[in-house]
Amino acid sequence: MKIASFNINGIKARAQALCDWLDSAQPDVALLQEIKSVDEAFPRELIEERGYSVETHGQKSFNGVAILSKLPLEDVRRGLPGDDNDEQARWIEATVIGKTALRLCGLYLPNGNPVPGPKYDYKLAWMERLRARAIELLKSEAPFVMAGDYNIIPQPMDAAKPEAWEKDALFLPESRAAFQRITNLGLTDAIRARHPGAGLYSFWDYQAGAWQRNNGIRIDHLLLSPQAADLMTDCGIDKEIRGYDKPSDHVPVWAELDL
DNA sequence: ATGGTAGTGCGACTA
Repeated sequence: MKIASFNINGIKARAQALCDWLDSAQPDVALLQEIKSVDEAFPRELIEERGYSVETHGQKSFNGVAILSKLPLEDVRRGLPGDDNDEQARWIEATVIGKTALRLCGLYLPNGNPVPGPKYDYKLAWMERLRARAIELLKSEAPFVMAGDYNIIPQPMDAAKPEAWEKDALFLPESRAAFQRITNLGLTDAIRARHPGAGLYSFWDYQAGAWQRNNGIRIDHLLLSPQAADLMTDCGIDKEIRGYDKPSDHVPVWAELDL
């Protein structure tokens, strides 16, 4: 089962590029972030005619996540537990049924800039809720994947110019420590585990020729539970589509699991 | 310190 995560930065502007990628990459499951659309406006027919079922958790203009799956989805839940007043659409869960069941969590973690400020406080609080959800899921001892745009550069090797991010919410020590507290629960960063070297990125800013200069960062991650990590046979980053027409500023990251 | 680009949706915010 091929599971991908892709921050598309707006479904309206990305419908063509998304469909082209689905047709060529053929993921069984795609977890999307920043659909920037309400559920009713999401072009689900475009996706369904390619054999995917579609579950969205959208909002107007900002954020928004979705799950596309060629295999049946069950028990869909929207919203990260832990704050009833949080109205931002950043979390969706479902169980996909392959040879065995796999719990999918698609997430769009808050950016957190500027620092300091309420947006950074929200980011750190959201990460603590994410950690609590991971602890809950680990109790079941069933395989799960938490994948999406984490807005976290885990290590200096995950940025072409780490010095440029020193005061940024994506790279501050407190942000990286919060991410590490989550992985330290026993979750595997799929790309880091299988491709241990530097220079793998998932995001290149639209500005200042970042793509042309390969000034990238790795902020889109697939975190695998122990039972899911045991099933991983391959993983990668579809870097080339950043150079295609009307690209997102992110590219897909994916993992193949034997189930 | 600023501005550089892009998306949504038509002003201003987010990234």
